[in-house]
Amino acid sequence: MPRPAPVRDRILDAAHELVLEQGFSATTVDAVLESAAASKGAFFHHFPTKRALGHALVERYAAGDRALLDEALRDAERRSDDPADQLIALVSAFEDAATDQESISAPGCLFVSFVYEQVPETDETRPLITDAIEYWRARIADKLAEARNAGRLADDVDLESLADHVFTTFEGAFVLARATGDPGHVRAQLAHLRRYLQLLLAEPHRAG
Amino acid sequence: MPRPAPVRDRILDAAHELVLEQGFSATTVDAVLESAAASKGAFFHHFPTKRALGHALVERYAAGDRALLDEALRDAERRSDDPADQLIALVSAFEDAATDQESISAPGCLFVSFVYEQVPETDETRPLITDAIEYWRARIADKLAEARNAGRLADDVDLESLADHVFTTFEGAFVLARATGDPGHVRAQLAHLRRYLQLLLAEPHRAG
DNA sequence: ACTGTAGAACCGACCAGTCGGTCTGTCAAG
DNA sequence: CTTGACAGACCGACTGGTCGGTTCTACAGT
Repeated sequence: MPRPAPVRDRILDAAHELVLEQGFSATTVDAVLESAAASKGAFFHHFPTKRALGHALVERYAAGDRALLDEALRDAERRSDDPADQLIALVSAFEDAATDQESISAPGCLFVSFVYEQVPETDETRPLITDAIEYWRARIADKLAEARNAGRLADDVDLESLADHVFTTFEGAFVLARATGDPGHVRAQLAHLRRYLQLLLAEPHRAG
Repeated sequence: MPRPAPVRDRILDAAHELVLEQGFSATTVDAVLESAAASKGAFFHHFPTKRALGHALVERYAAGDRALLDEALRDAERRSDDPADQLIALVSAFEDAATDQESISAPGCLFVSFVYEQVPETDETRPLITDAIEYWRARIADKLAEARNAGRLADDVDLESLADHVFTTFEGAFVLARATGDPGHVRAQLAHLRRYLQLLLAEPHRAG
């Protein structure tokens, strides 16, 4: 059971914060080391290159992202048996979580830092991000499909793009919050997402 | 007399493309110069520093952004007198525009490149972005207020955050499209925004 | 029409500092 | 004595920025 050295985690934590704030390219290895109180030797002992750090960073973030969704879905499923209600509860939970994090001045998603910085060397990291997106799409689309089977969703609504709409609203809200410096926007934007879902899932429809 | 495009514009065009693709920090002055077929002397003749280029870039982009919204709003106003219908037409027009641009493999908003790369030297550029966002908010909120006065929008809907929701959906859709490499997502996500607005503006409500 | 000229536009070799990455070494544990 | 986990001086390529010099252009005087 090889316990991971704390240094590696300190480096990842420091890098996460810096990359989220200034982007990957603008984040120098030296800055990470200073923030993590680590040495250059330690860094290149744990990561062969800087971009390996980026990869590990996204890997860890994607895993946490999945775990977050899984847990939130479990909570929602515990609260109700109706898939439509579960989805509403899911978004509500995220609204509350966003409120809790309003102390952070610059919320944001690490994925975007890499998605908007596509230097050729980051290519190997992209699949991690697309997989994470597809995971959200799949899990939410499943719920939507259940809701449709229960006659709660009209036939002309595209399930997958609606599932993606959750991710979309999150990311857009982060951009808005970061640009304006007001983290409160995240909650307000998620509230609109919830309202949209409530409107779509409101009344029973005829299942095709 | 087809005079070749002025060097300053060539530099801005090249920089725009490179920054959108790889981010600002990762874009070197030399790379811009090569892409623009310009010399270092020319560059620093027109821009005192690299970050002045970034500022000019965002300035130009914000102006184009405003112009785009103004034109789209004018078109929508020409088509209908009803503010609710105008908003729907506005989003529809953006859906069509997104379809036209689906050849571009990496759509995106230049604002995000800077919003997610907040090195301290970029501080002077932030106001340009927040102004652009506020412009969208103001113009759309006006339409929403008109719609409300016409009894087309329930009282418990917050006008400003709903206006921001247009920006939010745009930005989120860009992130989704870039991450997956599929520009078609932009149209699909905007369609959900339109549907949401249609649901909110569907039936007459009692004006408070 | 010709010329002188001021200043803007432009050129590219060069510089100083920075960055990712390497290398030699230390040291504790087994 | 070996091995894994670090420490930090050092390196060379690269980066933003400078500088002296060369066109290009608009325009006044003749």
